[in-house]
Amino acid sequence: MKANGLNSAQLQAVHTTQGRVLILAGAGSGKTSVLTHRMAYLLSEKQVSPQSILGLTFTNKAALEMRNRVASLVDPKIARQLTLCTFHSFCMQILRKKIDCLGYTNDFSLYDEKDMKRLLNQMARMMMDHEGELPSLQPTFTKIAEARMKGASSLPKLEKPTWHDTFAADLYSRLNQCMRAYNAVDFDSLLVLTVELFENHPDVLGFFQDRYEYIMIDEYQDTNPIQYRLATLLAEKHNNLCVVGDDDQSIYGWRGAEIKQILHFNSDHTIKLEQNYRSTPIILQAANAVISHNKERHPKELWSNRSPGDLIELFHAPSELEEAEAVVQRIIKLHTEQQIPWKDIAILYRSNLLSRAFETYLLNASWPNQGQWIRGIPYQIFGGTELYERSEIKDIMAYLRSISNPCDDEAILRIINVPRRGVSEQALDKITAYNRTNKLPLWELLKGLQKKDPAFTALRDQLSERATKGIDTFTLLVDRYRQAFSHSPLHETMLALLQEIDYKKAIAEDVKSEKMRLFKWENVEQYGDCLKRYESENPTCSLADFVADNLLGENNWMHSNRDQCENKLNLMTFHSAKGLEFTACFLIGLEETIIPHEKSLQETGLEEERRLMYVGITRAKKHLTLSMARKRLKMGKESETAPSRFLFEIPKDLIKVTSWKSY
DNA sequence: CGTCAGCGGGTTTTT
DNA sequence: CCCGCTGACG
Repeated sequence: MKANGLNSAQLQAVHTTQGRVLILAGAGSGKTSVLTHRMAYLLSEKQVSPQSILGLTFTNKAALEMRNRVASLVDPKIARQLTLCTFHSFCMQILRKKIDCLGYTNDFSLYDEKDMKRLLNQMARMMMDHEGELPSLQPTFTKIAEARMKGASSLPKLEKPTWHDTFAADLYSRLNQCMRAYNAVDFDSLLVLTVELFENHPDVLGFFQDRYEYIMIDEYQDTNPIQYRLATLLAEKHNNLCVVGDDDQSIYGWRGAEIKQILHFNSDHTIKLEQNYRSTPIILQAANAVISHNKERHPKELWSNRSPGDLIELFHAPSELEEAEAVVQRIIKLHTEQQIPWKDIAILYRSNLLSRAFETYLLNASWPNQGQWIRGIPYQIFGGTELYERSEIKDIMAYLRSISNPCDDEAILRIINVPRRGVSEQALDKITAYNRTNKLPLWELLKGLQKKDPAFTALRDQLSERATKGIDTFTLLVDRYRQAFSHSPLHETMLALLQEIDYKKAIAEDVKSEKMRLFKWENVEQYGDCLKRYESENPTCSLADFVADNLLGENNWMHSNRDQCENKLNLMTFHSAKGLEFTACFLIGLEETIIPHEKSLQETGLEEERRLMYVGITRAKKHLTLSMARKRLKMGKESETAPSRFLFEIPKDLIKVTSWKSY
């Protein structure tokens, strides 16, 4: 980045180690450099032990990158001893050891959003079945999601609660009971429970407070109140808390992040990094101009000492098809005339829907290469489903969860009939209805049925022959594999399990197309390989660790290829582009109702949309092209569009308006 | 018990 | 338009 180390603001940020430090790091201002140099400085100049430093990030990618960069500055052996991980995996590590203080057991399951949604749906259905009429659950789910993000233990009591309010409050309290009964935790409660642990067990908190003399938080603009609470608790003793972030890039408000935390951080020292090493001054001026319309921000202005660079290109295509054509033709031109590799070019958009037109066009576009015409441009779309989000993998994970955590009813319910064992939805309803009065863990009940325990004859009589047989097969299977997994290598045992349940056949019965079957089975095999590697890298790990780490993204080899390693054109949302940079960026679909999105037109929502636009603009190093279409298909219907209001916030003299077909 | 059609709903997604 | 879920049939 810089030939000779750091600029003066960056050095100041590195050397200000004591007290509460706020580093406002503008886009492309060398934030990661500063953080890593700061750690290296503490280690080598201040003789701080690596055990005493805690670095918290939002993504594994960021944590990994930081560790590697620290390793290039100091002895890699020392870099390895830093605690440098995501908030979630930090909490996971603590809870795996200490969650028993809170009435869970250490083999607790981790639920992702889909698991939670399934569970909520299930519970809501059970609660409503007297009433008959099914009102939409969406408002209820929204309320609950908000409460979870805030870590509230119950929903607020309102003066005049609507039916939804009462229902949501009831559902929420039951959900919390249920999670406890299932010995399960979700992403948000990983953080909430850790705070609870610290607040109720001063000895545990004291241990960590003593240990971490220096705490650093990356992407501070994206922290939520629970994360703030966690950091505050940890830093209480030594009071060396350094937070780094950019309020102008706070784009996860809808996920519970609170920009006011970085706006009102009570700091002893505030350092602004405004020199930008990424983009041309023209691009920076546009970015500055747009973001200056926001009120909720620390005043900042990015600058660069490079030469001004090209004007920003703007064009208006008649329709989305022509917009795609125009963008792709310009990309081909950049690639062939300026030798910009595909991987250094990105198409960015507000919403995933917008990638469609481009995909079809990219498949058919022809481009010249060494005197030949080649059909199709290599591209990759970011933000596809991860391996562990696919239903076939979730099935396997549910098996592993049922085995490692006997209370995990959610997991049992998911796979008790996968592959088909004749345990129908109806049979399960009978069981849960029966269990409503008894409140036994599902596993105990199934086990009782299987053992022909007289206490359950009444229930057993209600079930079909087929169902009881299926249940018996299932419980015996799980019992056997609990044994097997605790004695033998995990990977081999999992293969045996897959073999025994004949999951390949289960896929075949479930999926029509041959291609899809193959794809799904390949995923399952890949998951098997993941376990093999995981096991060899963490010899003492448990099954529960493996499954939870899948969800936490701890195993970077689980991610297919979300990195820019291959030479492919990149397509992604503004959100996914945060933190990345490209020589050339095309921001498409810059229209009202898309960006700003129609659902975010209230003032605070609007400012976040503007920040999103700002993030998009600041991804570009040299070339920035903005585009829109006059007509666009909207939910099947064609409608007229209007240019995004943000375009009018860019000074005219920075823009060159072109005709869409002038390529 | 499993399949298919009809319907409602449809930003963004670090973990 | 395209998806996922629900509910009525075979």
